[in-house]
Amino acid sequence: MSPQQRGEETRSHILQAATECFAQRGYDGVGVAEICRRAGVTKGGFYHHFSSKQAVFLELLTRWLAGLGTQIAAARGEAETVPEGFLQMARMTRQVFQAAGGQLPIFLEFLTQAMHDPEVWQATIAPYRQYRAFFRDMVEAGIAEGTLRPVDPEVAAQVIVSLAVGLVLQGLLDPDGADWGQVAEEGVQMLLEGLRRRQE
Amino acid sequence: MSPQQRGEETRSHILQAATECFAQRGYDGVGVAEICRRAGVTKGGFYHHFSSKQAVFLELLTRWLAGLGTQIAAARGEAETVPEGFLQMARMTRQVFQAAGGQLPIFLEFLTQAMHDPEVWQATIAPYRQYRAFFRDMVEAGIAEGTLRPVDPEVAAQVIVSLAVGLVLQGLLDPDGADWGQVAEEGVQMLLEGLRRRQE
DNA sequence: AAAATCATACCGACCGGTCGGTTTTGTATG
DNA sequence: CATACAAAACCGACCGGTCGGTATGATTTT
Repeated sequence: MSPQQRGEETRSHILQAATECFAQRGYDGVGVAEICRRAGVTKGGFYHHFSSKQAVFLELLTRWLAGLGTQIAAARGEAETVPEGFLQMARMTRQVFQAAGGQLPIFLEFLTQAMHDPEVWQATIAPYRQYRAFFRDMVEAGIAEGTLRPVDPEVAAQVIVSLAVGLVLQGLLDPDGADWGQVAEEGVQMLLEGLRRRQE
Repeated sequence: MSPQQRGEETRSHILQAATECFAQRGYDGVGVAEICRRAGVTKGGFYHHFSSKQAVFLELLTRWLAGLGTQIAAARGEAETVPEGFLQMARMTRQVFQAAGGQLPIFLEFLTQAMHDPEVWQATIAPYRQYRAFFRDMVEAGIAEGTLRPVDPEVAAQVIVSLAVGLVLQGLLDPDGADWGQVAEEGVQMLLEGLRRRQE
């Protein structure tokens, strides 16, 4: 194996280990030493690939946000109409919950760190506003295509994001409190009921 | 001034200082020393009133949750019908945002710590489930009184909580991104549009 | 009423330990 | 010879928590 390949591999090992550690114990709850232990690397190796603990976190964040963006875009692309697109995203939520494999709590870490670290905030807020704009455009498109009532697209987008964020957070806090995948689907349907244009 | 009174006062000074510190820098971001400095107390005084840093946090949490509970109940009591009750709560949200006076970020700390500390989780989950049950009963009452369509009350309650949580979190992350008080009101109206019984 | 006693509130130096990060030395590999 | 690490010592900052001591008002005793 070439040294470049080997390097990339240990690098991803470190990222994976960091994901698990941050998800389970939180950013401040784990030390670099533990991440190294879990990744099967020593401190020397860690600081060979990353300049700091924060740098690892930042890369995790940007990757996560990028993945989320592609998922959203994919769900939109698969759907014919705008309401169908939202339903598709709701269905996707269930997969996200499962695919995360218990690492989803890192989402909360992202938010918390964004509140305390300007650099993390910058990296978070830009994609966030992008997503919100994406949803606003979707609502506008829905109004244009006649499947949605003429509501305020900006507010509708914020409500949709709220629903998503709120559901994920409740799912994290109280995982056994409900079948959150199902709640996501039914909840979106419920919200769409208010947004959808009445058939006359 | 009696020593008991003075004691209670410094105690509340510590709680107030801790609120500000935790909101600005996060639980792990501040040391007891800084809380003491802000409260005008030394470490000795601090540990005279509280057994640990976590104990302060826990008291802050329980007080916050209790206050939230009374606010919710009050909003419900002021309204004639269920939909009006929800709108009343949405209006209340604006006050909550302002009254918090920039200390609202502690809400995120509550969530984060709840994920990492079993004791904090216990203190959080019980009121949370209580609120959810309260909303479920409200939806049921709305269906019974004929103002809401016969939807699944459990799901509706979860959607409402999601909306609330999501709005608060967006308001924290991107305070200047919108007039969140207004978004709360219009968002609730939007959601109610889907829940309300159609007038025939 | 004066003295003695006590409980409470509070001070602030101090401790053991951990943390993120650095440095150094060495080795295996392409 | 450069890269990609291992291993381990090390550093300074800082953190939660402790502890012996003091100041003061309330209570009891004389």
